[in-house]
Amino acid sequence: MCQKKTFYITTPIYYPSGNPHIGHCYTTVACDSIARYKRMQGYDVKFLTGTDEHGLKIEQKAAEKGMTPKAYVDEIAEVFKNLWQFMNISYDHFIRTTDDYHVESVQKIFKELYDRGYIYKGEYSGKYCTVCESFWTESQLVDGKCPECGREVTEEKEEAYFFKMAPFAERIEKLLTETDYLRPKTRATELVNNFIKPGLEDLCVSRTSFSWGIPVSFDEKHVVYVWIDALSNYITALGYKNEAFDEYDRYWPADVHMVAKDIMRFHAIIWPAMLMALELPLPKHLAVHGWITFNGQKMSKSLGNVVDPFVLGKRYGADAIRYHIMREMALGADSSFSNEIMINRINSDLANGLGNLVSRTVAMVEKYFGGTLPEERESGEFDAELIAQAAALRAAVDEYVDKTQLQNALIEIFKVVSRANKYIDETTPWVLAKDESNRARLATVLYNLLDTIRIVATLLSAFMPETMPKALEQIGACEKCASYENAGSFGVLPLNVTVRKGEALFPRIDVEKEIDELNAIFRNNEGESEEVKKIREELASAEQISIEDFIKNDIRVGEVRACEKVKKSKKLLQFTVFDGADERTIVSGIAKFYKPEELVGKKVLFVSNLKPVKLCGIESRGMILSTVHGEGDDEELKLVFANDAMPAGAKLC
RNA sequence: CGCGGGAUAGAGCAGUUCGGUAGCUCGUCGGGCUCAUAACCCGAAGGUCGUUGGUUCAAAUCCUUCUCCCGCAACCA
Repeated sequence: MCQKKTFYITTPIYYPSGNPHIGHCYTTVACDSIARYKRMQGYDVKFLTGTDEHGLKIEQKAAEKGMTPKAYVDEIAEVFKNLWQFMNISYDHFIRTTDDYHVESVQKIFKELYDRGYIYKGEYSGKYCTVCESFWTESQLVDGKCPECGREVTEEKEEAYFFKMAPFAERIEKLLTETDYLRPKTRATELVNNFIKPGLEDLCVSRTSFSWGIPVSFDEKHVVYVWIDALSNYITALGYKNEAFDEYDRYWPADVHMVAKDIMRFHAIIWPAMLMALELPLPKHLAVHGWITFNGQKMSKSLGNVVDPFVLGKRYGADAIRYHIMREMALGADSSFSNEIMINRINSDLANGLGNLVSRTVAMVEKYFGGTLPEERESGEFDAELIAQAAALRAAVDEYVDKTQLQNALIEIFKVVSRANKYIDETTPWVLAKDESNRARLATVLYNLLDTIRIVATLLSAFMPETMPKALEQIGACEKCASYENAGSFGVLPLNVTVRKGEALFPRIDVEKEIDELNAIFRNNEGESEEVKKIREELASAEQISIEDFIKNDIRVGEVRACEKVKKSKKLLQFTVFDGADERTIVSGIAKFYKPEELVGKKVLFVSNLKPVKLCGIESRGMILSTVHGEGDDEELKLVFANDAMPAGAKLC
């Protein structure tokens, strides 16, 4: 028996510092669809996902909640798993970096890299700021001084392990520019210019400043830092350097690593370097996709954005959500998401296009033939074109799936759906049905439609695993008829096929009504309670301070005498503030929220005794107070203005 | 002058490699049909292809000026 060809695909391991969102869904759903498609094609597929559970941030989050880091990540890993179950994610393996086998492998990998001479114990060479208690790399320094406080840095040493990047620079550049490892390749130039040409700096791969991580086996005060810990999950999950699994030889190298653009760099540069150092084969493709953005313009404000995948999935079905995010997202580019876009997409493609096609076809077979087609046939005009398109579909979809262009695969499939709807108008079955002598022709028309649906639904079953089996059942396709094998040819359903009408596959959604309801949910229930919950958590976790602590802040009224944008920075405004005695310069990152001219003459509150810092080369002496709400694109910020009756220099008490 | 990407119909995008009738989806308007989930099919309106100058018989496409947007890097005391 010849061995099945293997296919290994991975999502990144997600960082469980918060609950999963629709962005996580995109990567995972895309990988799932590819995995299902490859399985259907007969590949021996391994689909890996998981969580990246170490690091300082997790340690802190857990501490805030009064939990151990392990208990905290246990909880969130469960939330991820639940979501994946809900979205019908068919992963074969869920790796957690806290799993024993992973820990064991990472320690061995670290040791091996050390033994091979690629990891060395080093130290930061003279970039320690005693005031800030921080180390800085050469490139972080501003004018050779501490980027935080602008003071001199000293030649301090702190022990750390480093990974040599330089030996691999040339090979990595070739990998990016001369192979199709990186998809889309357009980003290769950016990576090469930004990171490789200036010279790759050695990578710090251990930390002593926190303890929630994998200890370095031969030097226990060090903890393995994220790179080696997280990236190596792709091979430890296969049993590389551990006994828990024995699949390394079978599946490595990976066929596709899919990642969002924010972690492209690590997968495009560091991961290949690690593998080169270990003398392991490189993965075949790195598919980089953009982010789902929440169309921050006019629409979102009036329409709101409900993006909790659970909420959406419950209303429209997991498949509709899966379809929407894959259809809307192109490889590489960002795509905006809003409830309106999503509902329109579901309506036009799934309800009006595919769902309605199945519904009208099945209804006609029932109405005209009592559910079972007679075997007589009579071909006619328009048949050839439909059949040709349907028969050619599988090859086109194959190609796009292999290129990880799922959007295009779906577009191809839905072209055939459109063609079928048009075919109905061309052949007018309801006219044929009026004359008994057209019986054979009518049967042929309906058969062609059913068999087209068979091909479409079979290929789509990788993308919409819940609904497509229902469609196939409705058209009377047996399991064998609905195989990938048969999706490549036309005329597979039995001549006397029997259909079974069922419920609408994708009910049409009333756009306005639905958006109103989503907004109501967002504002009144889920959205607001989440928000309140978050505030409550933050309030509860805020550390108590004494009045002595508080009055360490010297907060005063300042009059804004001048204000301008800092050149070369998008976020910074430079203020000249009169503090009651002198004018001082304060730099503040609020350019996104205020125009400089509107602030001149205003009285603001500022912290006067904050250590001066240099921002973009300008010394800032103090901090202007403002209030902030929300995160990311929804972030709102307002300055705290002082009562105009008070003069500059007045003190807050 | 840090690096890179982008600006094409009301919206979202393709077309630019290699110059030759400006296209797709949604939306709008009109018509057709009645099997179907008020779905489907046909047609129309709507674009000086961001700006300036150039090359050419001919420029969305090649060269050039400028403007604006978005990523990365830097940065939010």
